[in-house]
Amino acid sequence: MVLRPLVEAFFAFLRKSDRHIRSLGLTPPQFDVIVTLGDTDGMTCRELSDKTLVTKGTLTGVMDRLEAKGLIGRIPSREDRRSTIIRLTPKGDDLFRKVFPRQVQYLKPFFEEALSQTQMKDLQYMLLKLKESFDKQ
Amino acid sequence: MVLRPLVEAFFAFLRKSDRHIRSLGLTPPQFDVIVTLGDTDGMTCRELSDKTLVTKGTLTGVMDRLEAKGLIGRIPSREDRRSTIIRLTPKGDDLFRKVFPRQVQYLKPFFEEALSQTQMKDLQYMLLKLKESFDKQ
DNA sequence: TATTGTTATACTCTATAACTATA
DNA sequence: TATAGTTATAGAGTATAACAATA
Repeated sequence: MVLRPLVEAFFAFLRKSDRHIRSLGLTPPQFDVIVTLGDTDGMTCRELSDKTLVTKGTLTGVMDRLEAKGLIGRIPSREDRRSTIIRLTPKGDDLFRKVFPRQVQYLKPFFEEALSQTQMKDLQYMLLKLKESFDKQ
Repeated sequence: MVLRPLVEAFFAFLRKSDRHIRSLGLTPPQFDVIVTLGDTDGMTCRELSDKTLVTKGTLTGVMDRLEAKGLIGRIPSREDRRSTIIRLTPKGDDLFRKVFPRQVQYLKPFFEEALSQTQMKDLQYMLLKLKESFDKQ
């Protein structure tokens, strides 16, 4: 089994993706946070840190900057007074709805040039499996 | 066409990969430079910057740190006195031969858990196509 | 004039560890 | 004691733009 081309493909993707995210006015960790919060009712810093793999110390800074931009809000938890719930503001939600599709749109041509419709479907299925495997631990 | 799971799989990969690279004592851009220089006779800063998508100003700093670690060397070009050829030192080459396989080994179980041998082959083919598409421009 | 690589600046991310306030 | 989130620190990456040397 030769994984190298696989790893290289991921890296090639990553570079493209990274550049584009920055051109949208977000850093990669900021994009990560926005996308993770998108379509949820919010979550604690702990959960957000786990899902994004941004360590909690770093997360505070990232959130400070997103809050300063008016994209997220910090809401004290009622159940546990140590906890804070992080949510997208309406402005943050707008951005999420704009920025994620735009990222996808940007990457679309590369996929379309490389693969047929059927291959795309297969690829999607396999990557979904892969994502589950990565997320599991 | 739903690209979202695709993009998410790449991000999940990225997070895993990133963490592991750091645990090997390299930052992601440093790893990127080492891997790009691996199995070559060296290249100019310009080429290296193009291939890694690390901008030239940043590259100077990254190379300073790699040079301080004794992993790369800067050799003045004979053809163009403005240019510098960047090469892995023997120590850098050793690291390359250790670190890349280790990264691949680390990621292997995630792939094996998710996919069959046949699927892996298909995935490899498709990602190769995809990489070519990304690299093309 | 254009290009190569460096330098300068200001901002962001990073790991790590100490800290506070709750539990 | 343990956990949630913040703060502090030092090092690294980032974009951008100005710069010297060479073409």
